[in-house]
Amino acid sequence: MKQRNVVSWTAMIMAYTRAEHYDQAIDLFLHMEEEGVKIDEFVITSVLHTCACKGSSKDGQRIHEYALKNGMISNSSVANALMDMYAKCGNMEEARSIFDSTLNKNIISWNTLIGGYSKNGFPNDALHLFGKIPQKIRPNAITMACLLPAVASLSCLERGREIHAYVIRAGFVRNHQVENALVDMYVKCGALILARVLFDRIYEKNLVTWTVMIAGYGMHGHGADAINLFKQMRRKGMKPDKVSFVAILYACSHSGLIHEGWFFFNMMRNEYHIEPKLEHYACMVDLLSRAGRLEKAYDFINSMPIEPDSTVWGALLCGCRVYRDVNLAEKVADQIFKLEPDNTGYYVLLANIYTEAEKWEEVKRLRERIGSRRLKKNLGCSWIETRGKVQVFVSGDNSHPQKEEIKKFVEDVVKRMKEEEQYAPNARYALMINADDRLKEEALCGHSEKLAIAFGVLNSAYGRPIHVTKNLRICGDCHEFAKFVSKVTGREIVLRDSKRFHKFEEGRCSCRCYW
DNA sequence: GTAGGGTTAG
Repeated sequence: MKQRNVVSWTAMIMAYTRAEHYDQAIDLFLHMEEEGVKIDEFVITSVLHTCACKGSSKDGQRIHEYALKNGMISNSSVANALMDMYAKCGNMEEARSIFDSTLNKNIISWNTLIGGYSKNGFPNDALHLFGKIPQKIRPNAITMACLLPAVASLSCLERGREIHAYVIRAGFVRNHQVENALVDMYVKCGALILARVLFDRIYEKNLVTWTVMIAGYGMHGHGADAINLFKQMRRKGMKPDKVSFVAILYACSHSGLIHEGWFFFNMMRNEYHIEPKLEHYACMVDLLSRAGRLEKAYDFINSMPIEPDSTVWGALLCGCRVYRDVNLAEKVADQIFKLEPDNTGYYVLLANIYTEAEKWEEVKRLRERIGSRRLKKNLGCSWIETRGKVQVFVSGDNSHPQKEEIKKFVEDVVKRMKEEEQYAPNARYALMINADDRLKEEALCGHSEKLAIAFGVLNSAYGRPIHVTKNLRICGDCHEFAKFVSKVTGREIVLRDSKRFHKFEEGRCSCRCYW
């Protein structure tokens, strides 16, 4: 064989990367230096791609330093690969600083950063950056595919429709990924019917197209529609993969279709020979828990052939809350705290379970535990889009210009709930233990989702549904509140929380009060 | 031989 050169080394690095042998790929790069092969920007970008796939910025940083020392960073491919590496490792500050210091940005630079912001939970930054693309650089279909998930996560239907119009004008509609991203966007903005219309118009549906729509029905609690679509998909000869099965299993669990869930779980294993992964087990635990079969769920977890993680245990902990099983909850929570000692959400969930059982001593002990770990409670935050503008409400926020009106609305509703439904706020969900009931009730009234719902009722036309999005799961007290508001105002309230959609209509919720 | 894209759920 002829002399090895930089091209053959690069090809090897890429081959290792494709085979997911990241460490071998990186080792190969390090050996190049020792062998005195001249390093060019092609190898650098390739090995940065390796680091991005591996998700470790430690290796990436060494390459970054090398590129800096050797003056390669002015090459836009190198700069873009660096940005992508940092974005994939979750370090958006570093990605941004490279972006800012890159003089010759091309569309890939913009797409990389927009996509990075979208994926790392900074959807507003993604949207903002999109608006800053200069005239001379033309966005392409990939830009849209990077941007649409940001719109989806914000649930801004108006913005989404604007961007959809842009996609049509620019002629990106015949692109699969863009089409799928649009369907997903409409689903996550609560516009299920629009999503379906678009879905039906997609001429060549691929597996992702079907999966997005099935998952969409699932999130909205339309289990039967999800199952119909899944059947239709199979009739068309599509072969569901593990993601499609997560979608259909969650659709079953969100709609309480327990037997159907087991049917698909068995189908996955027997007919498609897909080994269940953690997420599939989590769905099944969710299904069992929903049916109130908590002990069975516990045994099921202990019989798993793979090590359960916190999401699997977490599904059971949710069940313990709904069925008020404090003893099992403690056992389960112990497992979770071992696995994820720093995730505040689980402490809050256990605290809520204790609170509902009025076990104040335990609540106190748990609070001390949270305090000693210096964990901060995640701030609840809800938002609502009216006339294209997004209003954000934070728990206990008192700065809104309409705060008096909103406060009065919430208080009036609570008063009516007490009179008409024997509702007792009982401070069940307010995590304040040394406060008296009045203070707890006040804290409940200030929950962000109540404020956003009140704002929606006060500021939108009668007959229009009210769409609210929340960053965390909806609180139980707010869930009761929303049900009541939908009844007495005759308004439809659609609330997307971190887990699913709740559609409140005439005093009922699509989640059937299990979430 | 180089860098950017979509899907479940949390």
